[in-house]
Amino acid sequence: MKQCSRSDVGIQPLRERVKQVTREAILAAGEAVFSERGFSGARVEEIAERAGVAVGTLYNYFEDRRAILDAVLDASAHKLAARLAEGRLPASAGFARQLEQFLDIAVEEVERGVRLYAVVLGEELEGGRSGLARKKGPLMLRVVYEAADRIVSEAVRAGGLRPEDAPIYPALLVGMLRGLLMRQLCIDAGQPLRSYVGPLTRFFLDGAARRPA
Amino acid sequence: MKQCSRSDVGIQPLRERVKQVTREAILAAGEAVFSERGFSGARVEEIAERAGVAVGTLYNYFEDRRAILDAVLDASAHKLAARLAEGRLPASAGFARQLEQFLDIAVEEVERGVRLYAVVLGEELEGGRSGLARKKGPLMLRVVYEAADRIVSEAVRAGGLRPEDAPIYPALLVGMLRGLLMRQLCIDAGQPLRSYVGPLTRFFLDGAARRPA
Amino acid sequence: MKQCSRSDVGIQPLRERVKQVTREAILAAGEAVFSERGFSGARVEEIAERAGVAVGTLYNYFEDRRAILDAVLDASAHKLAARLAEGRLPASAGFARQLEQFLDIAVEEVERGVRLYAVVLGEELEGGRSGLARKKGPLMLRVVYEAADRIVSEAVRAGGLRPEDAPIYPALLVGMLRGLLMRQLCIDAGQPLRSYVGPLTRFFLDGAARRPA
Amino acid sequence: MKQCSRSDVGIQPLRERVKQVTREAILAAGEAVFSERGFSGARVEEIAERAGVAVGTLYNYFEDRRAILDAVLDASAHKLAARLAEGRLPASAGFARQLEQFLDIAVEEVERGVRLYAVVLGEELEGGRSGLARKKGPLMLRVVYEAADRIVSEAVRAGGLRPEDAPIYPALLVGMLRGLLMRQLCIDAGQPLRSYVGPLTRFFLDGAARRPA
DNA sequence: TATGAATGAGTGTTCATTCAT
DNA sequence: AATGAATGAACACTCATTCAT
Repeated sequence: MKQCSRSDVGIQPLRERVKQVTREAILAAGEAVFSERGFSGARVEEIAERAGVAVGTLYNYFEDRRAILDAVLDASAHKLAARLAEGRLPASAGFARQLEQFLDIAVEEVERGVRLYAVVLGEELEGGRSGLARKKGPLMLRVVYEAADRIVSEAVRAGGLRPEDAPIYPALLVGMLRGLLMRQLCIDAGQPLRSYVGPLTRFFLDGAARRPA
Repeated sequence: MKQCSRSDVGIQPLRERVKQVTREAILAAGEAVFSERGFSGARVEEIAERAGVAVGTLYNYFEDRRAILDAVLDASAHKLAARLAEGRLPASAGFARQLEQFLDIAVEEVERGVRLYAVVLGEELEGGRSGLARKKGPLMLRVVYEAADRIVSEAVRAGGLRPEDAPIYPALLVGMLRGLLMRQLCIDAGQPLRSYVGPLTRFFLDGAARRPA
Repeated sequence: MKQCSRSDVGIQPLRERVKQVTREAILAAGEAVFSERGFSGARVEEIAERAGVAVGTLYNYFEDRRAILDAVLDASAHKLAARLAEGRLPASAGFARQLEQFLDIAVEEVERGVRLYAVVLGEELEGGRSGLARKKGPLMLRVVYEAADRIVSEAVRAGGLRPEDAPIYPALLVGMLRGLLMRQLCIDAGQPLRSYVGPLTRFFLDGAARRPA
Repeated sequence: MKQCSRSDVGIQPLRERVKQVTREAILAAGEAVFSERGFSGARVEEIAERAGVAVGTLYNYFEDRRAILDAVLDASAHKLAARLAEGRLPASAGFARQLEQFLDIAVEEVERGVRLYAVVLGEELEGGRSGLARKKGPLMLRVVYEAADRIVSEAVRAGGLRPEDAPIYPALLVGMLRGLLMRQLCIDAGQPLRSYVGPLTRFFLDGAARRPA
């Protein structure tokens, strides 16, 4: 039925590539709209519009609106994981530098995508009427936790950190980051988050107590 | 605020009290429903049902659904403020004890009302389609921040804390709390939050670094 | 809260009566629209329009579109049952007269409501994607069958009809009616159905009547 | 209808045959799906799937979804007509045997294809929003009517049947068949339809037969 | 000619808000 | 002031049809 000439290898992949592009356009539009409006405020029509496709097309790629959010979160989490993995410094760099690097990346990612992050943590925690997607929100969180855990564990093993509270260090780190973010958003939008990376590292290592010289 | 002429004592106040009771019933129902369903999932009909009034009655007390949420958050924030104020220890008790007390209360409040808290931070951050109530969410946050700030500032002045990072201490404290909460909810529901108050205090004061004996 | 004066007995019933009227308006509109368009062609908007209510109102009275059809069919079946019951002649009138009477009523009812009848038998038989309402269609049918069965059984007992085929007499009667109806609708819309009542009775009797040896 | 020049014999006919096969696959799939789902429930995608072609292909063979139904009904009617014609017994066999034969075939056909039959009578009668195909449904009916009419007319002319009611005999016959079918489907799924052919013939004959004084 | 992704009008249903009683 | 039925705008989702490849 079809000529299986050389061009064939180029033909099918073309459709596939087009589909891939479309899918990505939808995801990008979805990320934007969910970020701006939250889940319940995001109308499929707007997502379609921004993606440059018809509403029906969305449903050729995703089961329903929720599935788009899931996919968006999935993609974000994977991107974040990759970012953290590739930026990781070797233990030989020292824990402080590793931590700073981690915080730098995390801050950067968190600034991009706060809203989406809020959607995840807010709407997901809600549970909503539908218990759906109670897995995707955490994925992103888990990614950060695990990255934090890796460098923390290493440092604990190397003897640089007190081991007693080690299990909660990742939670504390991520929590502090989020605390700073919330502060910036709700209380005082003073300086950029990244300017706090230094103090945060110092605080993490040494605490707040003034020590006698 | 109200004229309390003698003849009113028994009459007007009765009506007032009835109204007050109704209002509180609505707020209680609202808190419950918003907590369970999130903002967008909360149907006025359910709020009315739980409050034991007709839907129309809600609108005699509040402008719209949003206003109920605002009032609920307001009330929660005020309750929290009162709780923190009355539980506050004098500086003479020492910073560590003050901090522990603060964390105890905060933990307790946070455990009661996580969902509502999530609604605040999630849905509120969203902004939603209507930019409404972008002020109420933070109120609760600000209450905690200010309480934290009071004891922290005191300690800084007293020389117990390093002053360089003082402005972010409240954010870090609240953030860490939330970090532990998220950890419990999404990662590992191990022990009750309150068991972390001790480690948290220690961490805050001394950091994570193992110090040479 | 309310004065329980005499007027009270008139007040609550008023609302009830209004609701009843509304409900009936919806049913009437539903019957009309389902008859004209069939189930799948019936848009709720049109039903609402014809009933003189808003779309939302339909949903205050019925679960969904299907439930309206169910209620319509139910009402029709009950009306038909009542009609057949009240028109029933005593055995003393003789089987032929009883049968004629039955056919007269059945023909009349069938002419009113053919389309609805078609909806029932057509759409219901389909089974459709949703197995819903597989009970309502038959109800109407059963009503006719049972009415036919009553007079037939009586006549069998009285010795006027051959008993061998008695179990299928109701089905044959109803089937023949429908056959005539279909003929009129699809083949030849000649004379009114009622003109066939006489021939039909004769046909049935001479076929089923036990003949003297 | 087709040019069959020698050179075409091997070439054009091939294409033609392929097209024919495809067309028949679509019709078969259409019959199945329409039978199972009814007209409105039948999705073109499913028809295409079952036919083993792409949706677009359907539209190369048929104007639209409706046209597929029309063609399916047409084919069914023609098949039925052929079946009835080839099974027809000569008058010399006697009317009773002719009638039984007719009923046997009709029963068999009706059992195969009840659902489709229901679609025809139900959905078609509806008229639907679009007055389309108000002709196809009856075709099938007319086929049966005409077959019945042929043997009945013959018998009337031969003096075996009372002529007064002759015009409605076909309708009564077909109606009774359908009555039994409905009984089996909705009331009591007792015995197979074919077991009623005998009683039905007897009933018809003893009713319609002119009896010797 | 076959394909199957894109299209977008159409529709059932929800639910915050209103208002007559 | 309380009620709760009526309202109707809004919206997710479907699916017959089209058309570029």
